Amino acid sequence: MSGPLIVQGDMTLLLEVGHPDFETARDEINAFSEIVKSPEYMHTYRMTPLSLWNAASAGISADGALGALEAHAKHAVPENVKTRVRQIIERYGSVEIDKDDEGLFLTAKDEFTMALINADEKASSYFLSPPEGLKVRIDGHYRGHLKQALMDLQLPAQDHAGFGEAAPLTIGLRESCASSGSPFSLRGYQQEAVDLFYASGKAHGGHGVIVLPCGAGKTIVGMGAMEKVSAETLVLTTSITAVRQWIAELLDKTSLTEDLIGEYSGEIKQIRPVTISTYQILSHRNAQGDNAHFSLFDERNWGLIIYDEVHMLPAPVFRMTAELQSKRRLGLTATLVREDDRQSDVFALIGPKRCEVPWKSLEEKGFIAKAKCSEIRIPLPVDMKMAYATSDKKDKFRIASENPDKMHVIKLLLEKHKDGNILIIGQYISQLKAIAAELEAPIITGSLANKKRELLYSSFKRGDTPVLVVSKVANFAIDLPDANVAIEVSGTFGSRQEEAQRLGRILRPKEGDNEAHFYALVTKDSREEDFAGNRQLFLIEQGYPYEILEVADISV
DNA sequence: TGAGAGGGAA
DNA sequence: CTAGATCCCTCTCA
Repeated sequence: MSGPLIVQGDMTLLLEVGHPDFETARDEINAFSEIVKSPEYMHTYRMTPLSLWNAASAGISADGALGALEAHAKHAVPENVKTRVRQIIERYGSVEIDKDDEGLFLTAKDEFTMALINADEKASSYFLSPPEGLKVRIDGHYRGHLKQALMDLQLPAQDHAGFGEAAPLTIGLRESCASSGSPFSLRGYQQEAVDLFYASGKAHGGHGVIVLPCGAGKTIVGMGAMEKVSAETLVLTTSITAVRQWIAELLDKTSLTEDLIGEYSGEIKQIRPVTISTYQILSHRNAQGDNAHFSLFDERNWGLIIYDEVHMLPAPVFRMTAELQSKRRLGLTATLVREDDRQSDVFALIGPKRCEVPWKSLEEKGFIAKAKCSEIRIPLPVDMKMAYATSDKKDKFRIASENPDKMHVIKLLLEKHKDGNILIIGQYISQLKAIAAELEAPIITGSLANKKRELLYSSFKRGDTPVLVVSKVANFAIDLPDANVAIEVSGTFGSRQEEAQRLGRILRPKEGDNEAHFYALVTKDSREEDFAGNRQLFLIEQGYPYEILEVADISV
C-alpha cells in the first residue's frame, strides 16, 4: 500500500504525479476514468457511468477495474466505490436487444430491470406487447429511440440485433498507392481498430467509435472498414475540404474508381455507390424549415455510414441516426467529447468506443513526433493591471489573451528556434494582425481565399516562409502543412479538442531528432490560466506533461 | 456556365 | 461566457 493513487468515496481518483508508478497507474486508470483537473503535483480523475461503460464494452470487467485501483492505491479502496463500480459495469449488458424470425425483442437480465423499463413511459412506449417474463417484443423502427430511453434509465443496451441487407459493393485495398506507387498496407493498430469495429469480440460489432490521434490515419481505418463491409457506403464529414480529401484518399488507396465515388455538398450533388457528404448540408433547413437533404439517407441502401469527427455531429443528424440502427455505423474521432452530455447519445446511437489508440504509443513507434509542451506565464504590463482589475469577466479574458507583452516572448522563441518551421496560432484577428505586422510574416484567416491560402501553405512547406500566423482556421483546415514549432498566443475558453488539434499540427514525424515544440503563452495571474489549464487536460491525460515556465526561463 | 459576394444558420 | 470559421443558398455579373 504505497501506490500513487488515492481512491475517494465520490468516485474521484487522486494521482500523485511525482510517484515512480505514476505512468503505469495513469495508463491503467485512463481506460475507465477521465481526467478532471491537473495541477502540478496531483491529478484528479473521475469514474463516470459512461467511462465505465466504454471500458466494459472494451472487455474490462469490474474485477479488472477494481484490480487496477487496488494495485496502485495508497489506502484501501472504499467499500462504497467497489460496490458502485460493480453496479455500473454490470449494468452494461443487463439489457440486450436481439432479433429472431418474428422481429426485434429486448431481454432484461432480471425481473427488477424489466419492471424498471416497463414502468418508464418513454421506454415502454416502444413495446409491441406487455413483457412476458424477461422478454418483450419491440418496434424495430424505434430501436434507436429505445436505446436512448434506456440510456436515460442508466441502462445501456447491448445491441445484438444486427443489420439489414445492404447493396453490396466490392471494395478492395490497393497494395500500392495510385499516386506515388509506394507500398500500402494497414498498420498494426489500424488493422486492429478495423477488426474491433467489425467483430468486437462477440461477433456483434459493426457499430461503434474508434478514437485515433491526429495523423494516425482515420481515413485509412475507414477504408479498412469499408473493405470488410463491402457495401455501398455513406461518409459524413465536417467540411468540403475533408470531402475532397476522402475522395482523393479513396482513389489513391482503394480499388474504387471515380465513377463509383460521389460528392454531395453545397457545390456538387452526386449520389453514387460511395458518397461523401457534409454534416452541414444534412442539417440545412429550407425556407419551410425542413431538412431538405435528409433523403440522402434513403437514396441508396447504404451498408455502412461513417461519421468522420463524430464529436462534431449536429443534433439533426443525431435524430436521423436514431432511425438508422439497421445500418452499420462507424464513428471516427481524435478526441471523444467531454465538454457536454452528447457523448451518451454517441454511445446509444453510434455505439460504444471500440478502440482508443494512445498518442504516446504512436510516439514510441515513431509514427508521430515527440512533443515538448510548455506553458509560458507572462505578467500583464503594469499600466494595464488597473484596467484588468476593473473589467468584467469576459473582458478580463480578452485583455489577458491580448497581453501585448506576449510579443516579446514570441520574438525570444523565434530566436530560439531560428531554423524552425513555426506556426503562430491565435484566436483574435486583431491580435494576430498586430503580430504578423510586427514580424512581417504572412497571416491566414477565414477571409483569405482558398487559393491564396494554398500559395502560402506551399511556400511554408518549401521553407521559403519560416513563420506563418494562423487564426482558428488552423482548427479545421486539414491541409495546413506541418511545422515543428507551434506558439499558441490565445485560445478559446477551454476546449480540449482545440488543444489536441493544435498539437496535432506539429506531430508529423520529423527528420533528425524527431522532436516538436509546443508553447502556450498565458498571462500570469489571470483568468486565462484557468482556461488554459482546462485546454491542457486532454494532453495531460495522453501523457504530455506541460512544463510551466516564466519569461526568464527561456534560454536562447 | 462559373466565379464571387452577401446573408443566414448553428 | 466570446469571436471566429464554415457552409449552404441566392443573387449578380461577366
